[in-house]
Amino acid sequence: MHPEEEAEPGTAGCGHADARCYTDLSMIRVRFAPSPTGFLHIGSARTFIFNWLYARHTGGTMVLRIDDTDVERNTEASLNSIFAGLRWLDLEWDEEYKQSERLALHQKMAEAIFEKGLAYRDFTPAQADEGERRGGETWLCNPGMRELSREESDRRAAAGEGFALRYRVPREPVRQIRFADGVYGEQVKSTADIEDFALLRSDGMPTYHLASCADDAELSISHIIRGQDHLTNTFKHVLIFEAAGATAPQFAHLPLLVAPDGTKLSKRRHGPVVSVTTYRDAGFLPHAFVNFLCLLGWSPKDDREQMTRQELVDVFTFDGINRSNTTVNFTDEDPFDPKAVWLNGECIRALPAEELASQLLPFASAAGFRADRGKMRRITPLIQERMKLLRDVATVADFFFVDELPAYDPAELIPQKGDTALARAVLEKARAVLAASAFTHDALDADLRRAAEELKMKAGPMFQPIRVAVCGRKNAPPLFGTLEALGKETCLHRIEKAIEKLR
RNA sequence: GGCGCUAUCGUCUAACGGUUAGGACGGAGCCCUCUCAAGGCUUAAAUACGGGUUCGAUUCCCGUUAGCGCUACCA
Repeated sequence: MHPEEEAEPGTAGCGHADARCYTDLSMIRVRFAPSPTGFLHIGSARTFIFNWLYARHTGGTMVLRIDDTDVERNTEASLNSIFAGLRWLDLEWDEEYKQSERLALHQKMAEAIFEKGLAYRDFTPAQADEGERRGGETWLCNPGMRELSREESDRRAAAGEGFALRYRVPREPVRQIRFADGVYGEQVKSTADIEDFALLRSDGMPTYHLASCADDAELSISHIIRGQDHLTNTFKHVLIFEAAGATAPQFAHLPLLVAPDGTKLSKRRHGPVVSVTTYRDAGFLPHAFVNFLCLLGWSPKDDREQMTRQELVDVFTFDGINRSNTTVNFTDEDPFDPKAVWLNGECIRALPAEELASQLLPFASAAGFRADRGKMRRITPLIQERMKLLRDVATVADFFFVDELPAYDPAELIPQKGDTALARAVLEKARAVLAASAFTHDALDADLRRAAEELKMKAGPMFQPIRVAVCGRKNAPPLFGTLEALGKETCLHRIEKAIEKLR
């Protein structure tokens, strides 16, 4: 996972001082920093993908950092789910870190900021500040704490009183904090509107803001690409970088993914459709999924929609990213965005049959079919263009695997403008013809068409009873290939059964 | 409440002052055809509203409205 030890870039320099190093493409370092508090969310997956694309586009480095400073909410299951999801996407990262292993660094930065007088101890009990904040004006800080003298503060700390460490947001005089966002452009906010946020919790653990900035600085992250929900947090981060004497990275915020009801996608409200593993388990191909996510909030600006991984890497830039939220289009009946499904169908059709067959195997056994490689290989060409998700194998190929066809309406056997007698005549003729056929696709084609002529019938009405007899339904893959794949014995048996049904 | 961001067909988007407002998915229709698919062709469908600026606004500015985000000792 970390192939390039020597990648330790620019030694001391890059994260600090020298802005020019950011224009050196080889120095570009981006990170994806999920917190293991839930399943891998499709919005997170998209953020990961955009980071990855930018890294690969620029020849930079992709860092994966697990932001696990929230001890209360972290779970092992979540961590596993995130890794499973990321591995499934099949987009490799270059370096990997765990924030919980870097606590000393965070403490050190907090300490340094405190020593500079840019942060202060807040002894207000954690729970006490619920009610007051709601009311009228913007809450900026807890009363009294910001003004505490260093002596008083040290005394209370030494006495063992608990405290959180807060950033002392400069407000005398008020300052305008600004940064240039790669997507949203110039951003400005007055410190009069930024509250004194926490750096350290009373248990000594760093908050997200601190840990994230400390690590971004230390890992020489050059570009932070993340969800737009962090856009306003970024002012705080700029402040932290400033206090720590580090140059802030470049920022690029991504428009949020929202549900059809307009709210941010969430597991609680919208269920499993927000989880990457749901797509995997339904039989999306990783690349189709990646391709789909790329089209949400980003465009190559030409009319291309289906793109290979390499094309995506080549064409990806920040100015293709738009600024408004994008809706993932799903419903209760249909949990997947139609465009994602369509793209997946396209990818399935583009797959070599051999490859598709092996992808299909696990889905076939999940459906309860006893499928071996050889059989699947024979069936695949017949169903390939009839499926959109890999799991469709269960509904589209069932009759290839069952011993006995499930019950079907005998009326289905009767062709349009025909009757029972005609259906029976067709099936009896088919029985005779098939019994004598060489049973290859081409032989079956010739034999059955000749049979139709002999019955003075057109192919359509002739083939329908046979198809239904053999597949148990009217809609199925092309007849000759299907018969061939099924084999003579099974076909004759099923036709026999169908004739019985017509008695 | 405060602060911020956003606003083009149902959905994803293109058009960085001048287009019959383009493409894709989905829908409808036709063709192909042994059914279903796939494929091909055709079609319906959008600039939130009100003011400016300009010879000319989807595009720039202001306001309204709506949506979203942040406002935690969550991330």
